[in-house]
Amino acid sequence: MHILEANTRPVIALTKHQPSRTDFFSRHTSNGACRKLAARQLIWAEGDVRNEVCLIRSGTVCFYKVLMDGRRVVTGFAYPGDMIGLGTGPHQRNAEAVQCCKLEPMTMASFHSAIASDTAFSDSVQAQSCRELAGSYEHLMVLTKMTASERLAHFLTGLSMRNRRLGYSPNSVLIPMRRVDIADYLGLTIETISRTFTTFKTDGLIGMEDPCVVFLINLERLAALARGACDEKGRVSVCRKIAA
Amino acid sequence: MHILEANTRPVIALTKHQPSRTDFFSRHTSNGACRKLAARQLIWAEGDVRNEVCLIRSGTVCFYKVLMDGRRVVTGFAYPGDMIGLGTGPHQRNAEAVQCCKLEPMTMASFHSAIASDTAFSDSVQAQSCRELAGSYEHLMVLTKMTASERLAHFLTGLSMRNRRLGYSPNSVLIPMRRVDIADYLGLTIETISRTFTTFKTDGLIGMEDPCVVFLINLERLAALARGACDEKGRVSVCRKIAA
DNA sequence: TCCTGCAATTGAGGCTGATCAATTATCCAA
DNA sequence: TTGGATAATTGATCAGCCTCAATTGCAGGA
Repeated sequence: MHILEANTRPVIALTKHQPSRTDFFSRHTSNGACRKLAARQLIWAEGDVRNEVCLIRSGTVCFYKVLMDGRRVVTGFAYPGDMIGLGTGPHQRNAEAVQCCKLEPMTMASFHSAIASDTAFSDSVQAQSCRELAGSYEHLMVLTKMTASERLAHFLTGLSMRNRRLGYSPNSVLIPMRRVDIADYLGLTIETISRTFTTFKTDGLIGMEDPCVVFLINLERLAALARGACDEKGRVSVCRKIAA
Repeated sequence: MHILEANTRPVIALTKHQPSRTDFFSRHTSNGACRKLAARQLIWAEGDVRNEVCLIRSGTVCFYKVLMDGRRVVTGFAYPGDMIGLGTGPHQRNAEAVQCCKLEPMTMASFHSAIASDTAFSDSVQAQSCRELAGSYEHLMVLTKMTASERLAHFLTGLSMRNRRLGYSPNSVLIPMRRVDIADYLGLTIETISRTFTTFKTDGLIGMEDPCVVFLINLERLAALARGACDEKGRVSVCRKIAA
C-alpha cells in the first residue's frame, strides 16, 4: 500500500489485492481510466458546478473552506477507495490534492444511471454519505470539546483504525498531509501540533523518525485520550470527572 | 409569528399567512394532524430507528450528541417550516424540543412515495439537505477559527437573516433556547456567552431587556464581526490583517 | 557550490476563554 | 409566604493555546 515518493511524502494507494474495493465503481466508468494530479493541485473550488464524481485510486484529498481574511478550515480528508464529489448543487468546499493523486472520474450522467440501475453501487454511495455525515458530527465534537492532545490523539487513532479496517497494521500510520493541514483540520496552529507530537513522543505514546511516519507505541492510551477519557499522563482528567 | 408563553420563553410559530410554506408537506400527511411536545422533551435519540419525518409548525428543536463523560455538543437547531428527520439509517443525534413544539409527522412510507411522485416536495427536501450540509461546514468554520464575539455575532445575525427571509424585521431576534444550548452550540461556556452578551450591550451593538429578546442595534457591525472582518470595537483586527 | 523557499521544530510571553464561586431573579409547589 | 430548583449574571483567577520570533533541515534552481 505504501510507496515513498521522491518528495518524501508517503503516497497511499490501493493495491491490486483489493479489486473488490473499486469494482463497484469502475463498472460504470470508461475502463477505469485515471486522471493524475500533482501535489497541491486544486481539484475543484467552492461554488464550482458539480460535474463528476471521482474514486480516489491513490493519494490523499483535502477539503477546505477559506474565510475572506485568509483563515482556512479543513473540513475533511479523503483516501484511496473513497468517492469524492457526492452531493447535489454546486460544490460546497474546495478540494485539493494533498500529494500526487490518481482519480478515476465518472460523469454525473453515468453516476445517476448507475445509482438507478446498480443496487451495489447505490448502497456504496449511501454508505459513504452516512459515514461522512456521522464523521462531520464527530468532528464537531472534537472541535468544540477536546483539548489539543485529545484532538491529535483522535486524528492519529482515526488513521490507525482505517489501517485496521483495510487489513494493515494499526500500530503505525503514514501522515501524507502537512502540519498546516492537520492544524486547520483540528482547529489548532502548526506550533501546537508540533509541540503535541513532541510531548506524545517524550511520553512514550508514539515514535517518530520523520514527520510523515508515526509509530503508535501505546495505542490504548491514545485511544483513551481520543475518547476524552484521560489526559496525556494516563490519569483520568479532573474536569472530565466532574462533568460525568 | 411571535407568541409569548407563560414560561417567558418566546415560542416561534408559522402564521396562517404563510400557507405556501407548509402545503408542500401537508399534502402527504393525515390532514396536517400535529403532535404536541412539552419543553425539553426528547423527540428521538441517537441510534433510534428513523421512522418518520416531521415538519415543525411551531417551537424550536435542538440536535445534540453527548460524550461518555457527559460533555454535550449541540450540532444545530431547527425552526418552524424546517423538516427534521431527513437522512438514512438510524438517527445520528438526539433531537429535543427546546420549548413546547407542534410537529406534523409523516411516515417514511409516505415520505418515500412523496419523493417519488411530487417534484415540488423532493425539491424542497433536496434544498433543505443542501442548506444543512452547507450549514455544517459553516459551523465547522465558526468553531475552529472564530473568537467568542465572532461566534455569538454569527449566531445572532443568523437568526436575524432568518427573520429577513421570512419577511420579519431583521433588527430584533427572539432567543428561544437557553444559554447552555447556545454555549454547547458555539463551543463556549454559559459564562462566556453571558459576558459576551454584556459587552455587546455596553458597546451598543445590541439591546436586551430580558435574556430572550435581543435588539440588533448595529446590525452592520455585528455582520462584519460574524464574517470575521473586525473586532468588537469596530477596528479591523490585527491578527486578521496579517493572515489576509 | 550557494542561495532561496518551504516545512517543521522550539522557545518566550501574552491573551482569550475556562473554571470556580457567589449573587440575583423567576417560577412553582408546599 | 416560604423554600427549592432553575437560569442568568458577574467577579477573580488560572491555564491552555496562540502569537511572535528564531533556528534547523531539506529540496530544487541558478
